[in-house]
Amino acid sequence: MEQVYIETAKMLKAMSDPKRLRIVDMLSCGELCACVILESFNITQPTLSHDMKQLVEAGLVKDRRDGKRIYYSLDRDALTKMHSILGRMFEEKPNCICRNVSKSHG
Amino acid sequence: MEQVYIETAKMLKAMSDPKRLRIVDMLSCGELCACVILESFNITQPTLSHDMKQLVEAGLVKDRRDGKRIYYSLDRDALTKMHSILGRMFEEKPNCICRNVSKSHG
DNA sequence: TTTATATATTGACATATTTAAATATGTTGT
DNA sequence: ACAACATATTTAAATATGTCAATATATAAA
Repeated sequence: MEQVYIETAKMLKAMSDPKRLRIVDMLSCGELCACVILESFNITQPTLSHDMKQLVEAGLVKDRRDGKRIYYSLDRDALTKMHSILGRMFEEKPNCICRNVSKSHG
Repeated sequence: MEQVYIETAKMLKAMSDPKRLRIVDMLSCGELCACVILESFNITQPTLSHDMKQLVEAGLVKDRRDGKRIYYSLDRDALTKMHSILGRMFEEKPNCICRNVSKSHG
């Protein structure tokens, strides 16, 4: 499978949970510490930590420590890039390269 | 959880698999029957059927029967809408409504 | 160095997803 | 009605995900 599908799918998967998507939305106004994000959900601290790790590992969110706290912020470059790749995938095209390619999976 | 996160996450989840994402890309040039899509992957017919069902149920893809064959095509309205919702979620904002809202999950 | 606070990791469990084999359904042609 | 073909559904197994309780780690303050 072409790398672009794998990488994009990984990002989409990280956002494919309503609560993680909401976290991305929250971060769009600027960085937040884990403690503040945690307050806005009825989940335990380990659950949030796990969710944040997924967002970070997918490359959508950056983390930074300041004292005891970890601050999260969006990786806007990555998100912008992903958004435009997605747009090109939906976009009406006269011909798709992928159709002329041999079997992709396996 | 607000409905927009739930619905958008559902669409993202449908596309969060490399092969389903590639199918969306393939369909962006126009409709294709299941048989043609199947030929471009090394998966079994039931697996493709299951994948297509996910795309259809998420509202990203439409299906239509013509004789023995089922033709799939993108639901461009749904995709365009989802794309713009996503864009707004990443977008830099001075203030997030979601931050002023009480606990969301549970 | 002890204590308190913030976050991460581990272990366990329930649920969901992926996938294929077997089978069923719907459609066309004979 | 029967055979052939295209797609869908069912079943089952392997794997992944979501979640919490318990515990560990990192930092700051006393």
